[in-house]
Amino acid sequence: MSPMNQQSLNKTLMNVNGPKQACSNCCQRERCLPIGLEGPDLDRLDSLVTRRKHMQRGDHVFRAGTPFQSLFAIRTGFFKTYELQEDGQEHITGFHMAGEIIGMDAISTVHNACNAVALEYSEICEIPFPQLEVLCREIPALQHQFHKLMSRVIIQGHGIMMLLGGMSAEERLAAFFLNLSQLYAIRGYSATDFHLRMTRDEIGHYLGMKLETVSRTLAKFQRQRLITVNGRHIELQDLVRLRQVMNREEM
Amino acid sequence: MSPMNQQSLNKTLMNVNGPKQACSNCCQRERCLPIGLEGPDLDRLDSLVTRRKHMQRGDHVFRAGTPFQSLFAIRTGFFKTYELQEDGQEHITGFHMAGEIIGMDAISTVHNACNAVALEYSEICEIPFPQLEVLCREIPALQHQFHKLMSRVIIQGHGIMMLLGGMSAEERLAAFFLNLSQLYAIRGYSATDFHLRMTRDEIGHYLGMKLETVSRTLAKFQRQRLITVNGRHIELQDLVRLRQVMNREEM
DNA sequence: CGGTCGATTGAGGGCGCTCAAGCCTCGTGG
DNA sequence: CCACGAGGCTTGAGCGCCCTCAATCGACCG
Repeated sequence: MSPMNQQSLNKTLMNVNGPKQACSNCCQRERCLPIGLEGPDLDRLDSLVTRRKHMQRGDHVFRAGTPFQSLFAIRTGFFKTYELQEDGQEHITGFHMAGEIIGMDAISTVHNACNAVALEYSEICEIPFPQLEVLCREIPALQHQFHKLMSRVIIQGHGIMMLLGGMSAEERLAAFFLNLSQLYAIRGYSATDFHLRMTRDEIGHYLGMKLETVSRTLAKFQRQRLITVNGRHIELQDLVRLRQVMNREEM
Repeated sequence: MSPMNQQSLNKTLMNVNGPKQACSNCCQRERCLPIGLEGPDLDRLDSLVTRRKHMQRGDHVFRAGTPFQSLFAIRTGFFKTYELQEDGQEHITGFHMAGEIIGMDAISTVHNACNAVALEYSEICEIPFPQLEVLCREIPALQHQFHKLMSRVIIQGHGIMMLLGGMSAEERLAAFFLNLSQLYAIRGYSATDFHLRMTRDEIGHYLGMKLETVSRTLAKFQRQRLITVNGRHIELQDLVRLRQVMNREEM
């Protein structure tokens, strides 16, 4: 590594606008807003993102009720978004990984509709929304990509609705793991061997079941040699049969 | 009514581009895309909507798998959107009334992700999506309103997820009626007295329960004098207690 | 008038919840 | 260093909500 690069790397740690953290250098640029952007357009999007933050487990990106001003792109790490019901218990609306944009639900509400919290060390990029809209008016490719990302969130929601509305606990959990598997694979991690970032309770709140049921179902899967469970370390042993479980196929 | 108006009304029935059906005259303009638009901007949006269709119960607006080209604004009537699972049974992703835009989920998928079908006589406006994006680049107010509408769909999804993930059959049905009540009230209809457009089976598929459970729960609500049921005619007799049921409050 | 479709109601059973006990891993402080 | 508590996870026993299966009824229609 040249002295110059070393210098800019050090600078990155101090100044969050260092070149190492530009969109153009970001390993998420093929999953995030910049898809299809090049040269000056990419630079303009870059200049929009003035704040990149490091977050520890438990740090909140935003909380329900606070004013909505920005979207947040996940650079690295893992987040959950959740809403608190009247009776105090939380419902998790989603888990989010690198490349995803969170906060879109607040566009229509002035105030944030949900809470977003880091489940491990993470880095996020703040995207001031009014300025993003301005840029979307000037860069058609950015506009379209933004619309596609919003649309994807809607479709994701439909998927979870189908899961919650029509699947048994086993089917939900199988679908959950297969989905996680795919998300990791897309990002270049192992599709069959990963570490859960969330507790059993959080999985339960996401999938609409109690933590005991999550635990019991995991044990059953392990007995059937579908997966290996070791605390939060999960190994998917038989993707084919796991898919059969998800689709209610007899074995 | 003047002869002139009579003439244009007749023309409307023949030519779906008649002035009577322009956005500027539409009774949904305060709920739909045109919010905040005036004069020439409104006219430009109007000229984008070249096809307004009349639909009978059972007519499909679009089907899953067909190419995505347009969004559809509901002028009058009632629709459901649904997806077919692998095992053939349908899951209803939403019921939709006048002023809503359907088809946004397909923006990210090239092909339509779900089916949309009219549940009664309805009228819709087709909005070619690429041209809407062009117009959004030129009219900031339209752009923002469009983003707000997409965001609202995301939030709606979260609401249903909370319902499906954490509520009992009674709570779901109470929430369903209270939501319907509000939607009707906003549109100037009675908040306590309405006609269901969907079957018990469809309510069940939407709320994640079987039609027998829907029927039984309706009967129970009726016994408790919370509502009056007469086929598909529903009267909400006690909104306060219905809200208590939804929120799990003891009575 | 039979046929279809939607709705209601009953009987019985199973999945997942509730309540409870116990284990393990941490981090903290005596 | 170990004691201790807290939080996360597992496992068991029992029960209740909702599903399944089935019969019946009314409305509508060819």
